[in-house]
Amino acid sequence: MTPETRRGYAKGRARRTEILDQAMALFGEAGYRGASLRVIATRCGISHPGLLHHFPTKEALLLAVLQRRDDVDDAWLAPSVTRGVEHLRRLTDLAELNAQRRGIVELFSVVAAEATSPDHPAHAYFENRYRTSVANTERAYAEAREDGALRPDTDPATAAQQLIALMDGLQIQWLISDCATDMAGVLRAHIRAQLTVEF
Amino acid sequence: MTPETRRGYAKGRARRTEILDQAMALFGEAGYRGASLRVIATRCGISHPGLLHHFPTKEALLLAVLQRRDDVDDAWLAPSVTRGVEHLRRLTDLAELNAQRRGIVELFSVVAAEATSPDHPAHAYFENRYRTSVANTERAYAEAREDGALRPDTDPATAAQQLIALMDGLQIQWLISDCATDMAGVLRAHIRAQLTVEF
DNA sequence: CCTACCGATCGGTAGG
DNA sequence: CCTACCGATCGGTAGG
Repeated sequence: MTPETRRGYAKGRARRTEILDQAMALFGEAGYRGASLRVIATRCGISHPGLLHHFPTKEALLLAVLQRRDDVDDAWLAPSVTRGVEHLRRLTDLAELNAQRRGIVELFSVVAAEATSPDHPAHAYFENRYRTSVANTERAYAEAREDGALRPDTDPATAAQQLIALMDGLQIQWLISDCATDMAGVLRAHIRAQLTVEF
Repeated sequence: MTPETRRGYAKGRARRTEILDQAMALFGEAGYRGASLRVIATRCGISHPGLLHHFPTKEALLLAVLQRRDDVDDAWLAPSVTRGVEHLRRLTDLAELNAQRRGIVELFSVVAAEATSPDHPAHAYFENRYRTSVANTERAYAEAREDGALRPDTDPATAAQQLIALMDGLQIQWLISDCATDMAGVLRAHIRAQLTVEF
């Protein structure tokens, strides 16, 4: 048996990864409701019952796509190892990185808006995601204050809501303007006005 | 013929208005792709071909819904009669008003995200809407600068992108958090940090 | 992983 | 404004 014809786990894992990549792209282009399992499956070169062999329902596929992105981004942000201004810097770096990944930006912008409906399958996911994002950011601002890096009139809780909202709103403008918005630059200007240190 | 049984233009106009109201609500709840003409028609007490008598296609209905909201909001913002800091105040007042109109906030948040796809029927509409919103806001900041109300390190073009992005991002957080976000308060805090005058 | 199928629903049209 | 219908497409299942 040559490596090329080898079957089993390795092949199954590769197929799963391909499905997740194609699903991420189509959920971003068309939203969860607008995307169809048949189109995703066709892009992977399989039938749609074939896709359902790997992910039992459309909802399970969406949650798997979101979860995979979270694993990657959580590793990048690593809230346990960065603190204060350093954490804010990571957020602007993430915006810069996202400007190279239109598919991911589309996915989160479109599905987050859909998921504001309480009966959307990803509603609980995004509720939790926003709560933890704002909380982590508030902690970073509070640490910046401890380090004497924050202007005294900047409130950490308000600043955290502002920064997360700004990132989301800039993504919409960036997508609508066909990538003509400098997301990271606008974010840095906002944060610079809140700090007493170089940024 | 009593007024109650009167037919004609007045009745047609009332029916159109009812359709636009129900369409706005459902487009906001489910998005454009997720909303169906049958559900909208049923909520108006008519059949879906009956609805298509008033609006020839689903796309025409969406554009009519968006256009009606623009007429109302443009009258409120009236860029020709407010300038500088006064215009920024109007924007925060609009956020306060929107906190009483969940349907409208849902409509614009959900459909704007959908419309980032170039083939979405409202893509051109939102492209134009963002361009003019940012341009009007930039003008307001520039006027504030002329009036000596702007901190010297605040750039009008960047500040305009920030403010529009902030409004959009806060609407998503407000919807996801079930109206627990103080949109107007967070906006005012942001603007206050950019001005040299009371706000 | 496939073919073949299910019931449901879609936007839009025919004809009145 | 209605009933009745069109072809297309949906998520999911049966059975292999």
